[in-house]
Amino acid sequence: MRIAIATTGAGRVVFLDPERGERREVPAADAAAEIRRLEAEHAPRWVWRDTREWAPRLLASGVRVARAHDLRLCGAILAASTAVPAPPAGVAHDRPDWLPPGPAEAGAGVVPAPVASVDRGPALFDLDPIRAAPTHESESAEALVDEHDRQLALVAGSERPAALRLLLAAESAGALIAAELHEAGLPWRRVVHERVLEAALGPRPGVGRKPERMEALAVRIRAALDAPELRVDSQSDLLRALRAAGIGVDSTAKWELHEHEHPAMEPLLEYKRLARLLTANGWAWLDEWVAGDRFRADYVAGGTATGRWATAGGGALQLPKAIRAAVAADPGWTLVVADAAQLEPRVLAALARDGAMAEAGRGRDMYRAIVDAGVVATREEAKLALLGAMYGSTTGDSGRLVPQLARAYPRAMALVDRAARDGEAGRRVTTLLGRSSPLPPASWHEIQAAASQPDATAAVERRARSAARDWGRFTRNFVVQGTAAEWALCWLAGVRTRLTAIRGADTPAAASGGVFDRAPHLVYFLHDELIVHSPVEHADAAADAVRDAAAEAGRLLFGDAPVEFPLELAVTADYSSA
DNA sequence: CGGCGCGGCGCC
DNA sequence: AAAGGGCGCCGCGCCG
Repeated sequence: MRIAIATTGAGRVVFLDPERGERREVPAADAAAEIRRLEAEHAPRWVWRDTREWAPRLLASGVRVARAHDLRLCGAILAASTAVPAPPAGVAHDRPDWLPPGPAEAGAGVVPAPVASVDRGPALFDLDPIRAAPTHESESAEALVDEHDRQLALVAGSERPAALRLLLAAESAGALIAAELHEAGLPWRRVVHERVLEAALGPRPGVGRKPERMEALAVRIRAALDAPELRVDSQSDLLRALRAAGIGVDSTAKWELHEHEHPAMEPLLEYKRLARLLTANGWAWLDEWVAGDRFRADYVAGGTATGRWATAGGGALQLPKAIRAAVAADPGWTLVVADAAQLEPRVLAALARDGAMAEAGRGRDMYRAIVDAGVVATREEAKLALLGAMYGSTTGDSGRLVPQLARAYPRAMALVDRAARDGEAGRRVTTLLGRSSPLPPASWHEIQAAASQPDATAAVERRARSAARDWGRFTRNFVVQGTAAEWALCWLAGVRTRLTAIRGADTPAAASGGVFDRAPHLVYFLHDELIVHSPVEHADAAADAVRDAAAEAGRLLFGDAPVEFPLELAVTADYSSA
């Protein structure tokens, strides 16, 4: 059963059940209650234009829904997918104008993202002034149903309907989960974070001042470089000062600084480490992003070309290991921290149906198994070789090891090589479930065209080959990273579904309150890793849910293919000890 | 003054 | 020795 919902210009919300021919309008202020009622009664798939317009306010009103179809995200997938080569007769291939572009479709803006409704507004469905004057079709529940039908027809007429159906369901579930992660927040102990900062940087400085540890290091750096006026934060000043001191560096990158013996190096590297901590996750970050012992990130589901998520502030996907001790469970609660070990190489083995590589992926440590199979000499080499194969390394240690890997695992290598060749030729490549890569930009095609002219200079040809290879490395990685993202989305969605079944009436309330106050729930997702915040007495059940969902994700994507996706899983009070 | 590209670096 | 995918964010420095 499906129900489409849309807001009208008159501050009302329309509910349309096209199969039963039921159409209902309620005042916006009553919408959450109506959705709660229909959810309890029918558990429909909610069809809406954009999950970001609905889920945050529903959650704030204490309402969760199980399933949705996000027309914006699904429309973006279908628009690009090579599995949808030609729509069936009578079905339009193009999305309607009113449907906003997907988050990863840079520059495709037809309709700007609905900024006003993305804002975490008041808990109830107040009449939103920005949306009070809607454009015709975009606010019509009938138009949503038509668009949903169009998308379903594209799926049904595609080369891989089952795969696309799974992908669209997973993508839509991801959008719901992104909103729920924000609502729940990641448990964050401000005092722990402050302890980390003070241990590294010294006491919090006044506004406009540097932490004293950094000031002291800057004094030492200036002395060592004999540059009393040096502003250490200025990359260009620093590079000049280093060269004036006779240090032959071409950049101020730390890997390059590591190459040189000089009294300035130790304080300089330490300064850079502290500067990074201060600017990325210092006191200002705490003030901006942590409130009520919760870090509320803005996740962008489907935010990257490969289907991985992005974030739009707070840097939730780059939490440095140094501050993860601040991620700690509430009293009476615990964290279930799980990550899929070596996900991408396992996905590659399954995707390519490479029996030998799948065999190496049977155990917990795939890299070790590759060494044991005699392919390379050390675990570190196995890792470098695999990364090199997936990323397209041609030089250095990694590139040197790739041929050995190719001999042992020809099918896996052939899959990524094929993806690279497709990209170099300007073709799309496609993941297991049907997400396709974008086409290269017009400038890329122009370079290729220029190089194919009879009078093309060697420089132009070189530039074109380089651009082609760059795009080939992107598409080479796309199939693996994108399919791994699909596995992770299925895992995440499976965890969510299972967790909603776990709850206990006498569970202590978490500090967050609201819809998650007594049940284990997801609080973090990072590509191949997730965290569940769980009442202690439900931790075992939550851990089982996480494991079961991983096994199910493997079956959903790869059926009975002989590949395993083992988890590293810890039930722990804080993230740093996972 | 704000916008933007870039170097640098954190995460996967 | 410093390569090779996907991101976001910061400060700097340049530009209009």
